[in-house]
Amino acid sequence: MAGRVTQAQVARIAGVSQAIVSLVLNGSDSVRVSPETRRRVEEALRSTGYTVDIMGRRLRGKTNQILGVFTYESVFPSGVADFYRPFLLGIEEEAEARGFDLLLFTSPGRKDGRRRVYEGETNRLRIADGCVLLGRHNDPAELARLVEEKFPFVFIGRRESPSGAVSYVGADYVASTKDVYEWMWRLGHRKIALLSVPEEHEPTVDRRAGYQAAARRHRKTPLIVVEDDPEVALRKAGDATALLVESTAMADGVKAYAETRGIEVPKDLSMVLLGDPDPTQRLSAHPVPRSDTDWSMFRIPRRQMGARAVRMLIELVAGGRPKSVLLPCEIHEGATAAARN
Amino acid sequence: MAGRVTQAQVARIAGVSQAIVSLVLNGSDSVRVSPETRRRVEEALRSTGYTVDIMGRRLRGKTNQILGVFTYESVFPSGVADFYRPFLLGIEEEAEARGFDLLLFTSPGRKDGRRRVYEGETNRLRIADGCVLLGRHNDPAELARLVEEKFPFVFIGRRESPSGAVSYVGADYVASTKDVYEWMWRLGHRKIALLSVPEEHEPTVDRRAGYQAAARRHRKTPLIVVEDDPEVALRKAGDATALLVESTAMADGVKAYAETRGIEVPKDLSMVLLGDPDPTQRLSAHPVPRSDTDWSMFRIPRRQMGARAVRMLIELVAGGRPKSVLLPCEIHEGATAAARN
DNA sequence: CTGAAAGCGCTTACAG
DNA sequence: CTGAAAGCGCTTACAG
Repeated sequence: MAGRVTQAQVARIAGVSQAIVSLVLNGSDSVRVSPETRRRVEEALRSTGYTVDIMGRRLRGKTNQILGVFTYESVFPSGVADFYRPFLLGIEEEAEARGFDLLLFTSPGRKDGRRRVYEGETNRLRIADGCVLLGRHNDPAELARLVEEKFPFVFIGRRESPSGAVSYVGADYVASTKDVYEWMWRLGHRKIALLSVPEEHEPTVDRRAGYQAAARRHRKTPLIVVEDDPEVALRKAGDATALLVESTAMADGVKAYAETRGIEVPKDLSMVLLGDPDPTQRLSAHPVPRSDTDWSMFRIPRRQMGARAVRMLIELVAGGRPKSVLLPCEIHEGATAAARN
Repeated sequence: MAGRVTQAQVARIAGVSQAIVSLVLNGSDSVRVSPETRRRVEEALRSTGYTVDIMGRRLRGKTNQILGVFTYESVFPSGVADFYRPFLLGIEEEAEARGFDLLLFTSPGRKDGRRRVYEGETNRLRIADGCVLLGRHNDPAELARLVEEKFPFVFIGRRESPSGAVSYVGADYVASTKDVYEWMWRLGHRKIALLSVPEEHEPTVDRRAGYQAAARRHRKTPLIVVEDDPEVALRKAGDATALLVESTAMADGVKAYAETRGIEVPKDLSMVLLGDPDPTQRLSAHPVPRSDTDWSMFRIPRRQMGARAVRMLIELVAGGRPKSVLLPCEIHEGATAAARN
């Protein structure tokens, strides 16, 4: 028998009602259907090569074991960026471990070519049991609607909404920056400056907060330098012996300039990057040349974030309540931090 | 109104039947429903924030604009390999352009942890309109069943089945190898040898066929060397001035050995790789160290193959007949081929 | 214990 | 022109 086979067809062959076929297929205790009937149905099942239609099952109320992945940008970018990869790796691993399939929402919204959750009246995500959302773009209106619909979703990256609780998995920039400060302190540094960037995004805000908290704890006056020019930045950092730096470009610039002045890293000056190179920069029109330096830094645990998001989503689908989580970053010792000499 | 809103609920609010709501939503010519009724329905639609349930729509017979992607191995591998990437890139681009979402089948089969299409009686792919399959693993039984079911699918990589026509997109190793031979010929080479590998996979068979055809065309006796040891291989190649090589490892070995003997590449000896480094090797337990040589070679057009597979799949879903396609490879001039001196 | 009926949300052929 | 009925494939509460 070719093409689609339905329970009804199987039933006709076996000489039973369609419902019996379903019972044989899903019967919890195998006590419901008489052995003889069961035998005939199983025979017909085999001979027809019946396969269940998930759409029908899902419509009836059962879950599909499908998790959506929605990204505002393309998932397999060709550029250097490719910063989704580690997230997706974690998502896929966890989904596979938990027995879920992944639905990638790739079809574009009509508007400006930018992807969107809602197309007209349709919530595209609905076909999945729940959805992981990622990407830097943030549409508050869509977010609010998602919350209102009570559709299960988890964001990767901190996301807040006035319309209600949003589940997300973020990286703990505050704690990680504190950790780096403490690390420098243990290495004997007593003048530790923060080279920040002129932005007010959450990661930047959080790094500053972490830095300030750590400085306060050691009763030191925070020294936050927001400066584009490496030369000026280094001058403003004064006699600091350790620099916590937010941007790879700035770190490269400062290090290069310092070395022209006979200041060696890490012998005379320790430098630590606060996170991987910023995806914002990587995706920008001016790609930052890859630095060969083995920077001391902390790493955003992207893979774990992906896995965690999937776990949270599964809980949500099962009826759990939204919650948010910040994951610690792992410190990479690297070659640009050393004990104060 | 929170949670799921159905057409029935909207209808009740608007004081019409559920079918009218559907008509307002999908009405082809806007002539079917009276303006006043339409207005009331649209009002109710807005106030409730109704979103269509794709499952219901699909069940009713419409397509769901979902294409499956099934791989026998993990899709986002962490290892060096990652040879799915270019395929996926093409698949995603084309799917997005055509307005399809992608369903990644990640949940594992029960058996040995290896993924499989059929789990018991269920064809898991069925939830998608059709499916792109990729991966080196090949299960003839599953393939036969897929064909028999008339489920629309397209393989990436040549795949034949006795059970019927299989759609696939492959790389044209025969033509590409011929092209390389002709290229060497134009450069003045008259003794062109093929360094093959001791395998009988389709790509190897095809490369040999292409090589032989080209040699025949120029009335040259083919010289095919199948040899593991670079030293022996080079000796067997005799006074050939151009070598077409199947494996990167062998190419590296031969080049290194040749240079110890004072034979320079490409001055004294031209070498061309027949394809990118073999994924088989990359995925093996003994990863081949990445060669720094800018090899002259032809490249498997993985991205295009992915895109083409999606296009073919969409045709298949729309009722087209299975067909197979071989895509030409692009020649990369590289630095290991030169005119005969 | 066994099996027929109701209904999930939707679209469209069909009757008024 | 307009709108109510049938039915897509499935599961499970419910009646016999």
